[in-house]
Amino acid sequence: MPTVASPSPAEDALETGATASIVGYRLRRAQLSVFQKFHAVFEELKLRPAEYSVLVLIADNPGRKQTEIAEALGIKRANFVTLVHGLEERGLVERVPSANDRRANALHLTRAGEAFLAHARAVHTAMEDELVARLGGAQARDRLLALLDRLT
Amino acid sequence: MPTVASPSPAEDALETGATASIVGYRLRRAQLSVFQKFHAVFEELKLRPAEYSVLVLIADNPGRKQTEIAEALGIKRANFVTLVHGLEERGLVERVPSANDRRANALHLTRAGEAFLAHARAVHTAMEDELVARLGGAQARDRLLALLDRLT
DNA sequence: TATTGTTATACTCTATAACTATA
DNA sequence: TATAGTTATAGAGTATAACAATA
Repeated sequence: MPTVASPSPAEDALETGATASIVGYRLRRAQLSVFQKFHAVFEELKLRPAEYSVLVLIADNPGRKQTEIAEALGIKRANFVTLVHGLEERGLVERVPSANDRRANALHLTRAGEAFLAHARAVHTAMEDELVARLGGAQARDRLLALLDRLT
Repeated sequence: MPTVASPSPAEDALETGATASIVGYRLRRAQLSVFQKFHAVFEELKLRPAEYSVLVLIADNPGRKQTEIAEALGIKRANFVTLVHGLEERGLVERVPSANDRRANALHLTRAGEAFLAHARAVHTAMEDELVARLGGAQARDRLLALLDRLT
């Protein structure tokens, strides 16, 4: 008697035990899964994860310069230029030349940007609620975030 | 009296509370951090995360065809070609034409590949042990993996 | 007809160097 | 000299389409 029971066809599965126990590997798979969900949900809004985080950070820190926002999100300032440019072209973000430092651009949301973000935040909250439910509740979410913190 | 105490210079930090509570965002930062560590540790072995997982999977499932290994790791078979080709050129992997299906290549590690992987596994175990210690022990690691499973 | 490995190709994300205008 | 924003560019990683050989 080889195993307890294997009723289904089952083909012949691969031995994946060694990879399955790797923290980095499992972390990557979970992150890809969550981001795929994000892309599916935000397809209608044409908004990528990085763009959403930029809008949120500008809304919560109006008037900061590009370098500050970029650095806080781990985005190189060279790559941040294109990202902000796209948001500006869509009328969501304004680059206002700074009064005291004429090298810097102060970032603000436009009226349209604030309305758009309000909608995006609602969509995101619904997605996040679903994730938290899958995790088993708010406490489970907090335990996950605490564990992730130790890896960062 | 504005706040309880803020002795250090502190510049003026950004408000990041909204992004900090996003599961996907924290997941991505943690994954990037772990992968950066991987790259640093495996620089001397010239081995990327995907290549390491391929070697492990071939070692644990010798004789399987490319498509099977690629699919198990979520790698498109078109992209898998280049990856395996690199490992073959380094003398770590063999592509043996399958006896029963002449379309397929059966994958095996070479002698050199097995020796190399033994070393890589040791290096990886050391890295993993350090991660587990940071998490707070094996139980904490298992709790993390269980939570990540629910997101995948 | 379907599958295996392959090539070609394109798109995103990320990283570095170098320029300008200001400080 | 150093910093802010910018441009150009190159390298990964990933995605699809199409082909030849074989099933």
